[in-house]
Amino acid sequence: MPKAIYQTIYRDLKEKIEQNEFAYQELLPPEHQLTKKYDCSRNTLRRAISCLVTDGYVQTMQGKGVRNIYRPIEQTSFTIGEIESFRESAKRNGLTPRTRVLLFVELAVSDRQASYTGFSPGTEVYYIQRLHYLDDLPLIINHNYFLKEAVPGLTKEIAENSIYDYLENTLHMTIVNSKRVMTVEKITEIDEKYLKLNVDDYNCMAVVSSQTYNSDGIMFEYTQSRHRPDYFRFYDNAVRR
Amino acid sequence: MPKAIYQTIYRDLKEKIEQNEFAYQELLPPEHQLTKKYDCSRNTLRRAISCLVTDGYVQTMQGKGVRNIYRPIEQTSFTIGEIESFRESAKRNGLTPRTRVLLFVELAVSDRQASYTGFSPGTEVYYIQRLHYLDDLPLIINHNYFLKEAVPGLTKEIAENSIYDYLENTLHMTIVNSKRVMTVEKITEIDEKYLKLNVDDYNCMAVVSSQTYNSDGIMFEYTQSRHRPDYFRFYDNAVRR
DNA sequence: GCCGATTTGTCCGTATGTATC
DNA sequence: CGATACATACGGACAAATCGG
Repeated sequence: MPKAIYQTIYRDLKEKIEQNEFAYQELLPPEHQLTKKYDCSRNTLRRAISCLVTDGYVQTMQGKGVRNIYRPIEQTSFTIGEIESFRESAKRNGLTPRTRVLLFVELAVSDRQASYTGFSPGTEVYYIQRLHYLDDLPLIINHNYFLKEAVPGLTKEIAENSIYDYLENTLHMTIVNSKRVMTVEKITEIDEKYLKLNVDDYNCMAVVSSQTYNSDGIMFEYTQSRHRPDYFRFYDNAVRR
Repeated sequence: MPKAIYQTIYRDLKEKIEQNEFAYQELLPPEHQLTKKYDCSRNTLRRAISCLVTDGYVQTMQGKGVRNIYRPIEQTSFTIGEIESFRESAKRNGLTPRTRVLLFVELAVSDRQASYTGFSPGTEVYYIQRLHYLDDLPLIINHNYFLKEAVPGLTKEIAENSIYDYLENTLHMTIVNSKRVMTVEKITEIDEKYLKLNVDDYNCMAVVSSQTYNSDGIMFEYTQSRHRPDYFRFYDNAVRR
């Protein structure tokens, strides 16, 4: 898949850093050495480095060099600051995912739903409620709204497996970006029931609302993810510009 | 401050988008037109556009154009996915910030503190507890650990105002990036006392832990921010690469 | 379906500026 | 001061995707 040269270099360097080929705080070889090694132009190499900066893996310092500031994240994390489906996250952490579909309906977006989903009122969508388990522990309840026009042929069976797998491999849709808002909200009766939460223990939970766009610039999904608070971790790296 | 051409273009386009010079879903003028308008090379313009993509303002589509996908965010938000000090966020939202220093001490990092701060045991730091108000409402308790070596001369008086203002304008330090983890945790007695929270209402809160690096690639700050759950909102835009 | 025009994506080489050592 | 290293910018070439005729 990584056709572009800069992406190949980016992945190679990323892997090397993850496998501790450079110590924490150590400088990477200077640009001119790496351009020789990868037999590419300076621009191309710099583009790869720039991706690593965005990931929080390295820090560039004018006149000094490129410093490795990567630290492995804890094992327990399964929700991180990238676009990744539930199954992908699970797999990456060596855990067994399971998905139960609680509700699968088709509906037209109401005025109230329009106000928080970002879809126009009347838009035809699939509305799906799903419960995600990790190693048989119910962790997340997802409320998905998929634009019917952009995601035709969605079924309950697909929803039980990976919707993203269907989108990318069957419909050949490309997911481009996702705007997310994280908040903390009171748990509802539904949360309590399905996530087996005890109000005396935790009475609120982490909620991630996201609007996702495909390569046509169309928002095809609105999702509200409600996470068990004791298992929720969200990673992020912010870069000052 | 925006000396670089690409940054000037980036800010100009960003402002135009925020002020609705382009409708949601509308295409921006093609590259060759914009390079003429800004009298710059194609690469420079593309760099500016790329920043807007990272911000989630636009979406580029090969063969089609650059689509505006910007939507204004709600007023209530004061915590977003950028590096921004408390006072900066407050100002941006037209609110009055106030800071109360609860504790200001110098200490050597213990083994236990080392495990979550990322500082080595024995490192000399300032440990500061601060309570942040917005329009006289206590919203956030911060536990700051500043590397003494990198932030010399910190005082309680500075902590009562803006530490970041001191870092940038007096010490001339440049903040580069910040790795953050968001979690949901039980509220403690300290939280309850200072944020005037009622356990029957909310018994947990949003916690943002961050490690911040300066332009020397040195982690000079670890901070745990504990947010009143009902006022916490965290924005993020993820881009698939 | 083909073809050409348009538009963005990738890559290169080079020049100059700026910060560090 | 010179050498080294990253930052910015330009211009050109070709590839890939899209769209209209």
